[in-house]
Amino acid sequence: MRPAIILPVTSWAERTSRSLREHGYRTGGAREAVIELLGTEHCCSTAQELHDRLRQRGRRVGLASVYRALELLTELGLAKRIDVGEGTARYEAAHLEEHHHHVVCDDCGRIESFEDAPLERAIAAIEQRLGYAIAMHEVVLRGACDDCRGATA
Amino acid sequence: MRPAIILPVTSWAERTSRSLREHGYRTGGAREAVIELLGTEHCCSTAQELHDRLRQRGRRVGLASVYRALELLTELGLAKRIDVGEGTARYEAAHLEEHHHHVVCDDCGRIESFEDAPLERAIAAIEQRLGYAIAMHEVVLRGACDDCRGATA
DNA sequence: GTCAGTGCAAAGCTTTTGCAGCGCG
DNA sequence: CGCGCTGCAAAAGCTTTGCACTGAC
Repeated sequence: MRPAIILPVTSWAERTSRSLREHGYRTGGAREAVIELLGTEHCCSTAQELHDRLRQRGRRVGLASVYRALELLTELGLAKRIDVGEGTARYEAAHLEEHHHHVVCDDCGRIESFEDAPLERAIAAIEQRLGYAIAMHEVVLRGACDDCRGATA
Repeated sequence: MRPAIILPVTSWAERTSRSLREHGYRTGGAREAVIELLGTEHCCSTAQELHDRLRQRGRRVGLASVYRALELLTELGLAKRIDVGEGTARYEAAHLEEHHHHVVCDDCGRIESFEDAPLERAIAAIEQRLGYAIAMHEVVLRGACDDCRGATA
């Protein structure tokens, strides 16, 4: 029998929670609930969406606490703040294994993610060239998705 | 010897103004003042900044009119709305001859622009690949600029 | 003369801040 | 058993909307 492939045992939520504990932050409250939820999300969400989803699950959390948790996670690099041009910030877990960007449909507002190695290489080269110590980058494409392209006149 | 490059005789402001007239919009009011100012700006500005600059020049314009002008120009593709993650939208003229992106310093907030052909090629390739009719794209790099990198601990 | 365009004020959003109480460590 | 974290409410931005009036066509 073959030995099992060793997958990362810890999820993003577990790692994040542990990281906070190690930084001296307390656990057990609203922040933990936000982390747990964020770890299960498939795409970037707004603070309001996260708040609503937590309430639906019966977890009574203040919207301000959601914002405070997201601010902290973003500061520590554990989550990413994304701005796709709606005038509302979106947030998602900063997974170690994965790095992606977003496409937004201007008609229906749908947001999808994509990965692209050549794009990352081009950005890495720019970072070399500019006199900046680049900490992060964000690419947003906007247009009409397949569905809307067919449907629209 | 290379033939001289033919430069556009008309400025962005002139072209934009004419384009609006051709679309049946009236001229002469606050919108014209916004267009004229936007045509002279070197980097993307917020609605508030444009409003302040107009007032400084003695042009009494309502902030709402600045927003309305920017909304219209953006809709018609004559200006671009840019979101560098400050929570405030920025706008700039959509020049025909030039296409650039932005680097933001997280420390001092300075915003600079850069052009990069390989980056554009990578994005063009992605557009082919995804099932989207991409109308526009935006790249924002964030980090510490030369000055702040030296100054910060 | 009409009615698009405008300035002002008020409303609508998202996000931040103040504060008293609760509960983790 | 202190003080970090929380929920609520209020405040602080940015942006949009309502409305009466002005001026371009």
